[in-house]
Amino acid sequence: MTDRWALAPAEDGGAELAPLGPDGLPVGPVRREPDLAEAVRSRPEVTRWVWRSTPEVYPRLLATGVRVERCYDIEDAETLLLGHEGRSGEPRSAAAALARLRGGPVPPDPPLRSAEPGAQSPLFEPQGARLPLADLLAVYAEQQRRHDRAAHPDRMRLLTAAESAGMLVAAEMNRAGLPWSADVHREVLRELLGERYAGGGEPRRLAELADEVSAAFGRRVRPDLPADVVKAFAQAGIKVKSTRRWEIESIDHPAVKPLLEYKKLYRIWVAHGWSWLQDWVRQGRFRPEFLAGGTVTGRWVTNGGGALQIPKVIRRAVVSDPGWRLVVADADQMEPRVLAAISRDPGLMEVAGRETDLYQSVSDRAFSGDRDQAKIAVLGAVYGQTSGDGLKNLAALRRRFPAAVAYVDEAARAGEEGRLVRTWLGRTCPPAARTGEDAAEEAGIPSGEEESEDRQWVPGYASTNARARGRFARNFVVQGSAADWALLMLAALRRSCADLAAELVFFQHDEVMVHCPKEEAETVVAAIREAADLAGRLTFGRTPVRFPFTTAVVECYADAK
DNA sequence: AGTTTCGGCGCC
DNA sequence: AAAGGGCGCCGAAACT
Repeated sequence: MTDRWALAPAEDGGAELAPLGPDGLPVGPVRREPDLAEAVRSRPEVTRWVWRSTPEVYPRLLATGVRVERCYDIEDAETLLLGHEGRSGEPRSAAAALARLRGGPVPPDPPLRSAEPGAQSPLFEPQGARLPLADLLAVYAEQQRRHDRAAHPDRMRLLTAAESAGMLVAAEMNRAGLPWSADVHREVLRELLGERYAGGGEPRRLAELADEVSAAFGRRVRPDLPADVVKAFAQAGIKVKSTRRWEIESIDHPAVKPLLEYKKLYRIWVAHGWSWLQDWVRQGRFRPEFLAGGTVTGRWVTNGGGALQIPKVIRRAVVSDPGWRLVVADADQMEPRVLAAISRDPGLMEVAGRETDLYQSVSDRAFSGDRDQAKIAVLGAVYGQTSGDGLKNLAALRRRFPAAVAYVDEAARAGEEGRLVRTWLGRTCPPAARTGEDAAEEAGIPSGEEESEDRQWVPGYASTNARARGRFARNFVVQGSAADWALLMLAALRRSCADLAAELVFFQHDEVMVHCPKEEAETVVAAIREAADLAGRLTFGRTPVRFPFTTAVVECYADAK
């Protein structure tokens, strides 16, 4: 008996299937069955399904109530393998992979679709061309060999498996939806924005604030038009380059207060207002389209609905079903803990081995107890801050945690020089395409960029490209390795929930939400803790680093913080 | 008239 | 005090 099978859906709703051996090669003939979902349902002993595309297959299985334990997504693996091999620009469809294998013309990838509001299932549609199972098997076998040639084959195998698991989670979340009370949402909108006026214009509160802004300037000003606001400030004798919050808020002018309030509420109105509710909430569920591995760093994205940017005030509308609860879990200081694990810095690992506030521990060691300074320094190191207090504090950080800072510094250097940069599991940051300016610099033609540490940051100045790539790479190793860990955490949590009525309903980088009967809540809380520990061991091996979560069992998302 | 980019801001 | 990383979304502005 074998636990791994390959599967390819056919045009007519049927499927081709083949059992695979431990080496990934078929150990039996390809068989043809008339019903895709039934073919899977009737083989509960299969623990991993190998298929071209999870978005192509899995929603159709879920629609008939069939879940699978694990899968291997060939096109997702192709993307990760190409990236790892430094070939991220090449087409990643299975058809393209086959063409490379057989030496034919390589078809370009089809363009990505964007989501339609309120789209009915299936939320995903097939993106690439189908392949006969025999061809898929050839691509799969070659991918197995490519894993063997990776820098760390075992980690690369873990990465493709983890991201395939993530795609299962995403598909299941897309099907479940996030419990959402339209009534509460409307209440919140009314409290914040006031009544709506007929005709779709601004609601009352926004109209009032716009009037206050105009009164303060002594002429009609539309606060939603940056150009208008800049002009109005200029006429009042105040020069501003933009209307960004941080630039406006320090200005002493009566228009500032209503203007900032307007911008805050305007944002709610346009991005999460009544039309959003109309578009995205159906039958008590918000159904965004989660996409695992949608970014180069491995973070997820959502397609439509802005699910990863739900404003805090709107979270009041996320309410569990009667008799159910939301278990909301937030990883504590994930980035510095990940930095400790990937850099193996002894001091930082020691600090990250505690479950207590990491920034406080860092500040006790390097910043004489000033937690804010410690946090700024750590985040500055991770994000590549180039000036200000973060840079000053970086020196203190470097003295106490030299290996950690050296790790991100080396990533930044590699990024600047156009070398490949990888996460712990082997997800790879593509080297940026060289610009003409890069070539000019290499040829010795000065581009105006000084190497001094205290040089001015010039927004939009093209010769900062190399520096920008350095910052990207610096952040990539931390953010991306965190994404590696998060995928394994989700996979483990998903397996625990499989035995319960509990459903994963939301995931946002370092935060996960489970909707479950209230009797299961404590079981889920424990499962999250175990999943975090297991993910830490699987991802980073034996380190003292812990990954604690702050967990809340609530009926309303807004009560979790 | 339709499509792309920009400015600003929400989340992490 | 200064303005670092990743995203998505919206309307307006800037284009074809």
